[in-house]
Amino acid sequence: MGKEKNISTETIKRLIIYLRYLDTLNKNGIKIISSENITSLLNVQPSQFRKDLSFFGEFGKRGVGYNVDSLANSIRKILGVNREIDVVLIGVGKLGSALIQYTGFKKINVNIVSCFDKNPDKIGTMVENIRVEDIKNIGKTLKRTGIRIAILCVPVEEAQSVAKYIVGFGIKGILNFAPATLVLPAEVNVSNVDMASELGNIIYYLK
Amino acid sequence: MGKEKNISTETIKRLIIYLRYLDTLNKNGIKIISSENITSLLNVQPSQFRKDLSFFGEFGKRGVGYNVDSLANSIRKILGVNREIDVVLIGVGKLGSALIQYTGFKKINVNIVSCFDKNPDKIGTMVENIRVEDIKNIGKTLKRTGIRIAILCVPVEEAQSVAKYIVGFGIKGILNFAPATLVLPAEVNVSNVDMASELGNIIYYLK
DNA sequence: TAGATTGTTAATCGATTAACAATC
DNA sequence: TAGATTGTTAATCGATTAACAATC
Repeated sequence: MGKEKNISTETIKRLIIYLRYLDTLNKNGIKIISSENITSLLNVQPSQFRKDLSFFGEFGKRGVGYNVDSLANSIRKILGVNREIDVVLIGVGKLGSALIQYTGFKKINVNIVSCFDKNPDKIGTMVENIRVEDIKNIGKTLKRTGIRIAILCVPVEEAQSVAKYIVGFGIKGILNFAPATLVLPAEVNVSNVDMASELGNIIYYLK
Repeated sequence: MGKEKNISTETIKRLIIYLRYLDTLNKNGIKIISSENITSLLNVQPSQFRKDLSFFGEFGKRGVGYNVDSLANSIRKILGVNREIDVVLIGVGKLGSALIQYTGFKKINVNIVSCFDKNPDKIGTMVENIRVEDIKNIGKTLKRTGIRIAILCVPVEEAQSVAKYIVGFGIKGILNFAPATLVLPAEVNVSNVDMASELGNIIYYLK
């Protein structure tokens, strides 16, 4: 896996949604599920579900359905979250601190193992179980650990410069919480979590 | 405005991105901008920009471009953020507390004016300038204020039941931070901020 | 007027959905 | 075998992009 071409981000996002639901089903002792049943509460068409999976192989049994446990494991492998993944976090403000303890990342096997800030008052303090380090030392950490993913929670004015800085040290994927469009080399993967934009959507459609 | 049909959420999200950039241009004293220049740093095609605006009217001058200040105001009106909008927040954990002080909401004229929790230890405490209230009293607040938008930051196990509960008191739009697909009446607008899913995307495409 | 840039139409592209043969 | 449900193809739908006439 990992060689598939032209898979849309929509498909990948849905895979994560399927995975979460499969994990819930698993906990509830459900062994087999059909595309119709798994999608009925997820705002997804059964054919969409089958199509999404079809990009990666065959996972069901005709006339029967899908084995909940083994499909979950297959999706984990497809996404690359079947093993633990270490990431760093930059910008230990209130939002950054909240994310360090956010359990949703751990549920997909992602661990925030280091965090960085430029504020001397914060450097050296502890957040959850990790020590806030000086952003100036991030290069060393990235080199030593090989980490290539960063969660960026710095103020919007600094987002572009910090992003450029960490990409210089080998970061290849950024989860960006700053409401800014980062300008970076094409090979760097950026996902924007734009909370105000989502709220703006709600406001617009409410009228 | 507000009567346009079939405007995609993609268009609305881009409008917010345009608006932010226009505000920055405005601060920098730039008066006029072309579709080519405004989109050059935003990963958007100039024709996409013009198309997005065309759903709502004509805002530019041929051969010249767009007046930065007046286009910003037009977009604010289109989105409905030209006036202050009050919302409530439910679930005052670390993430909820961080969102109460998040400046990105204020920048689009959205104010979190009340917050609620079910934990007796939290009820009565202050977060930024607002008092944590008992979720049982949310009906009164919503009735008194007419607020119809809620930011939902409760644990994933409770998201569905709390969402249903507040919809019963007139909530029509929910910004949902819980990694769960809420099942609600069709007229309720839900936007999901799914941080783990965005991170999952980065992990997938990194391979 | 000549040059520039909009607003809009038409073409393209890609994603979703429906339909059904394959097969458990 | 008959019934059920997958995997996949083809049809539909919608969003993006290119092109250009309109016009400042």
